[in-house]
Amino acid sequence: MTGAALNGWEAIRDEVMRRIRVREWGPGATIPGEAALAVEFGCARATVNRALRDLAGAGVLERRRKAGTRVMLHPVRRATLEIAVMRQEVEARGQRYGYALLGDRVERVPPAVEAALGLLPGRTWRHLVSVHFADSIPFVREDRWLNPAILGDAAPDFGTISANEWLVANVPYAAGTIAFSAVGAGAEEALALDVADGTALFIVERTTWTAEAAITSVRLAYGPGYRLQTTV
Amino acid sequence: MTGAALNGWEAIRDEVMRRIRVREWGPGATIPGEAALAVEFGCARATVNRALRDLAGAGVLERRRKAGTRVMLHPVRRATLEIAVMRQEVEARGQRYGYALLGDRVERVPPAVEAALGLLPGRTWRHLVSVHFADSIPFVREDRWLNPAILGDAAPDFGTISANEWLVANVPYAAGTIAFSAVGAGAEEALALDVADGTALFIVERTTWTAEAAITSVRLAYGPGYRLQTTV
DNA sequence: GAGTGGTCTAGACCACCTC
DNA sequence: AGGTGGTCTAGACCACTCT
Repeated sequence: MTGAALNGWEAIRDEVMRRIRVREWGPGATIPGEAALAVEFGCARATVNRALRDLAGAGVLERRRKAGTRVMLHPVRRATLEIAVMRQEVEARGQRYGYALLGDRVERVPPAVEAALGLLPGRTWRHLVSVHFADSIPFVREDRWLNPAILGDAAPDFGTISANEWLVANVPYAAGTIAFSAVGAGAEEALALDVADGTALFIVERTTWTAEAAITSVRLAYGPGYRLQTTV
Repeated sequence: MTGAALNGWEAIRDEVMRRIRVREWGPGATIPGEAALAVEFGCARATVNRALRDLAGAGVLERRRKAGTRVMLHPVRRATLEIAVMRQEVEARGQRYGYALLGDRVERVPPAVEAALGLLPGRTWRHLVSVHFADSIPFVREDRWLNPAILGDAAPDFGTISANEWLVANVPYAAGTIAFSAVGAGAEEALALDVADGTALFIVERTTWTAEAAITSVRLAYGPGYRLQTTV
């Protein structure tokens, strides 16, 4: 109808997006198949596929074989967070990074951590407590449980290098879960971060596994004023 | 060398991932070009491209024309958060959703919100304050500033439908920023959520624009115990 | 069973960037 | 200037799932 062929899969993605926005294809509607769109846009089906797959990944479209491609009823926003190493996070803010180890003992894993890691009861793991500084100000208190098995023969000095960095360098690309919440500072956290008891802290809890075994569970308590920001 | 051709781009992605994990290709190293890998894996270059592009999107590889493909020095973790409509979030927890409008006035936009939205000083916007309930328990207090221009002729009754849902249905697919933090409950928040002053609250601040204009800025204060969870 | 998206191929051209 | 990834094509087969 309209005429000119679109150039490149991004142009096709934008055109599809436009039609959704102006309700030419309303929420829940099934849009034409890839073959039909390829004809209309004057391109190969693979190019249409690339564009639609991108929009599906963004949560705008829902695609199912045989059923076709539909506009999502409730457009789900997907925000991507980039989780960097603590040192990078501090230095990216233009501040000097510092690190101190507060505790390093082999202890029985508490039930709450056992549950998060899916461990059998009664294991003893390495328990590390440390503080990360930004310009000499406490930035994060880190409370980590570490599977001693993954250390193997290596004997890193966690007084010098943070477990965070050692893990990234030696056990990279592991999978896991991550959770964000807010809690009032407990006694230990208040002490480590130099704030009053009950101060609202931003909490990040991460648990990671390799295919074979649980690796670590860590609770990061960020000092007051911390914001985790991204674009949608 | 090894022999058997790999089947499918996911198998290739996994094989590349394996070589990175076992340090066959260490951090910062340049891996063979697409053409070479296509020969080795016994597939078309496009298939290798698909696999490598996926890993680049995951933050494992870095790709530049002419320079080639390199293993990222610091593997950046990318976590994807799905931001749903409040009603869905509550109902997904198996609880009954409720909503109450506490305030609805046209007021001068405060400086902090002006800054977040990039507005010129002195505008008057719609200011909506509401509470979302889960099983009759206050779940979130919502404090929203809304550009009156985008309402147009529409006159939604924000006493019945939350601004959240109205916006998703009528001004979908806008871009914006999102930030997470933790603060102690102020007087208004404590009252709305039925908690003590200073209770640690999980805060989500979102600001959204269309290509043409700023739409809305909202601050969501979640009640105690809220966790935002995802996988990496 | 049939129609849809998912993927692969072999070849080609191009944009970009490093050398 | 040349090599690399980025993309497109035309065709094909496959996997899934709705009817």
